[in-house]
Amino acid sequence: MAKKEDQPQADSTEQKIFDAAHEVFLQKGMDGAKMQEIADLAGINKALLHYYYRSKEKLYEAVARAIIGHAAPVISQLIESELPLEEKIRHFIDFYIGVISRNPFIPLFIISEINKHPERFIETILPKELPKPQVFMRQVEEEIAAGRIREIHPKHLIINIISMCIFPFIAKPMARFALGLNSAEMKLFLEERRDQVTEFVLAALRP
Amino acid sequence: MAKKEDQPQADSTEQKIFDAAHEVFLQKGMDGAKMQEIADLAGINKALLHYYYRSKEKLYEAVARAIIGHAAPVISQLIESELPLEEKIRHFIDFYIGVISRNPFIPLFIISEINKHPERFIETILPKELPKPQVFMRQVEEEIAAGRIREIHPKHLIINIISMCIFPFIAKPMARFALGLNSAEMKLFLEERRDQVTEFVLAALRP
DNA sequence: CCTGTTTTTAACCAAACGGTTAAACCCTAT
DNA sequence: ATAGGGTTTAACCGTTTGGTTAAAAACAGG
Repeated sequence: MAKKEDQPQADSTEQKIFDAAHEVFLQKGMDGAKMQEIADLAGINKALLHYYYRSKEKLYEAVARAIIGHAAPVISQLIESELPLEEKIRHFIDFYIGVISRNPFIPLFIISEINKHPERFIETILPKELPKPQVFMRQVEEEIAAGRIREIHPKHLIINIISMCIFPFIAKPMARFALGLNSAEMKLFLEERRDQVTEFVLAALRP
Repeated sequence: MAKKEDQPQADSTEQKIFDAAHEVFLQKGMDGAKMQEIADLAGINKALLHYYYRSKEKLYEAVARAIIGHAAPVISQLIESELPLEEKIRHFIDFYIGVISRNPFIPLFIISEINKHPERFIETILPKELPKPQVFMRQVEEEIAAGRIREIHPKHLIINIISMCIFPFIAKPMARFALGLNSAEMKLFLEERRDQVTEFVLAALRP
C-alpha cells in the first residue's frame, strides 16, 4: 500500500528502493543507471523494484519528479520573494551556493536529463506552474527609476546570477583545466565564490 | 589505411562513421549512444564500425578527443591572448557566444561526460598542457594598479565570464522555466546575451 | 494453530546490446 | 582475365538488460 504520491515511512523497502534509485539516477542518468545496481545498493532483490515501481521509467519518473520538486522552489525564491533587492541578491547567492555545494549533482542532472529526453520532462515531470517574475521585475525597475542601480534587463540579471552560482560547480573539471588548479586549490576557489559573486553582481549594479 | 590520428578524406566510409558517431555521441553521451544507431545514421553496416574503430570505447575516444581538441583552444584564447584587456573581453564574449549558439551541445557534452567517466577523460582524452593564465593575471593586475578597473580576483573574473556565456545555452529549458518564456522569446533572449553579458562585465569592472 | 494476504526470492525469459566471422563484393595491378 | 588486396555485408554469438513468474517466506487476523 501507500503507492500514491509521496514516499512512505523511512526504512521501508519502498523507501530504500527510492533512496538507492535517487543516488544512482542522480549520478548516472536514465541511460547509465542499471536496475541491478539500484537493487544491489538498496540491498534487496531486483524483482522488488518492479513490485513497488512497475518499470524503470516509472521509478525514474518518481525520482526525477522529486529532484525537480526540490529544485524548482529554490529558483523561484530568487524571483518571487518580497525582500528588498540588494538583500535578496545577497541572501540568494549565499543560500544558493550553499545548496549547490552540498548537492553538486542536482543541477547537472536536471540540465542533461532534460536535454536527452525533452518530451518526458515537459509532459510528465516538470511542474505545471511557472515562477512569477513580476515581483523581481518591478523591484529592479523601481531601483533603476530611483537611480539606485544601473539600468539593466531584469531577466538577464537573474540569469547572470544563476549562471555564476551554478556553472562553476557543474563544470568543476573544466574550470580546473582552465585555471590550472589542483583539487585543494579548486575547493578553496569554490568557497571564495560566495563573496566573489556577490561582490561582482553588486559592483555591476552600481549606478 | 590512414588509421593514424586525424580523419581521412571526406566522403570516405571512415569519415561517415566518424561524423555519425560525432552527432550521436554528442547528443546522447557514451551510455545513451548505440552502435546500431550510429551505423544507421552513417548508412552503413554495423560491422564497419568495428572494422575501422575497434570498439565502442575507441570510437568514443576518437570523437571525444576531437570535440575537446576543438573546445580547449577556444577557452585558452580568453586566457592567453595578448590583446588589451577590455578589447579582449569584448571580443571573447562576442566570439564565444557565437560559437556556443552554433554548437550548443558541446559544453554540455564535455561537462556531463567528464562527470560520468572522470578516469577515462583525465587519462586519455584531456589535453596534457594547460592554458597559461599568466598573461591574463598580469593584465588584470596592471589595470587594477593603474586604477582603470575595480579590484577583483582574475580567476573569478574568468569563471564569471565563461559562466554567463555558457550556462544560459546549456540550461536553456531550465532558463525558459525560470523566466517563463516561450520558444521564440527564448531565442530572442539568447541573442541579447552578447550585449548584455559584455555590458554587465564591463560595468562590474568600473573602478 | 491455521488460513489468507502481502512481501521477498531465485530462476527464468525475450529483447537489445557490443562484438565476431566467414563469405561476398569491389577494386586495381599484373 | 584474374589473382590478391582491401572493403562490405548478413548472419551469428555471448552477455547484459529490463522485466516476469512461481514458489517460498513473513505476516496478519481469527
